[in-house]
Amino acid sequence: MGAPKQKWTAEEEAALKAGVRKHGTGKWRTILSDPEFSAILHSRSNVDLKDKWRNINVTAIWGSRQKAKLALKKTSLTPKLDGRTPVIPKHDGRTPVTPKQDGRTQMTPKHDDNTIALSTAPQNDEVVDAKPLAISSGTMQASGSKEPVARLDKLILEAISNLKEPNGSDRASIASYIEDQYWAPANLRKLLATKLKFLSANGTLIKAKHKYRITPNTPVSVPKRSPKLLLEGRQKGSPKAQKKEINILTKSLVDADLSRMRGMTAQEAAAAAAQAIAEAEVAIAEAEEAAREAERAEAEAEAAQVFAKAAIKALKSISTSAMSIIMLRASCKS
DNA sequence: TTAGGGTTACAG
DNA sequence: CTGTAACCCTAA
Repeated sequence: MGAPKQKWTAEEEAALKAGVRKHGTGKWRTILSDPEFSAILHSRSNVDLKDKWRNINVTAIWGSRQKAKLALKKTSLTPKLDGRTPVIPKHDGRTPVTPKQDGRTQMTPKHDDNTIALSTAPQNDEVVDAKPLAISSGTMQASGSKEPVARLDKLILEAISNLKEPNGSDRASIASYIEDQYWAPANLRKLLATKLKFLSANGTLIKAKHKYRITPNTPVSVPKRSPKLLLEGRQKGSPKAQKKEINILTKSLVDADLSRMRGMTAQEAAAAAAQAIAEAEVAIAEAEEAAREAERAEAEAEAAQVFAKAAIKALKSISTSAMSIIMLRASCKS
């Protein structure tokens, strides 16, 4: 009874995330052997790492949208069908996923048949229906300037990096920086919150209290960017320009998530999709609004309109298929 | 050694 | 009492 419960500290958690990011999931012993992490994780075993990683992922996934769905599922299970097995709405057998982005040659060869299981899902969605995205790639010139759209991730890293606050920067500071340096969407705050959450879960950022720091091991390729051409290089006065920029941003989100899902196993895709829900939710709202605007203006905004609708469709596909995967796995358990 | 199910301690 | 996080056990 010498050890009641040794709760994980932010440093340990960050080290674990960083370790996973470096070595990949399931290399607990390797991570533990890494001198960089062994310093912080000396009191943790490989099993501890595994368990903690599982907890992190579970909470991360169930944190965004799952709660509502869980409630829904509970309700829908209540009905008069008693012939069923007493299904306990507990955690599903979610597998910790690797957010690895480095071109790892030995991608897990276990080709999951979850893809098949997915097609048997109540919904008729599949991960494969991501093709409408091809449209978006071509429609991109609608904005006139084919700027390599900056990811919000980069902006966040840049903000934190340039703010140079020893204790890290909080959301307000980051938002202020971005708003100051670039023209930001009206709902930057929402996007920012989502991104910060994601980056924290990713291990890219360390969240201590209300401040965010860049994980020491993360190679910051940030400050090499030029001035204000990122989110948009146009005047903010024109509503048309705004609309276009929103489209660009949306596209970047879609592209990023899809390209991420493409090379993934079904399990990884499921987790990524779960994460995508949060972003998609925001992006859908934006795209829908953009579409409405475009319809109202209906002048030369045809291209933008078309793209916005395509983006909506694609995003909805993502979130719906993500839902399918999650709900399927959640209900098919036991 | 790891993945995953199960159990216990703690917080709400 | 319920949900969550740390911990434990075991098959592969």
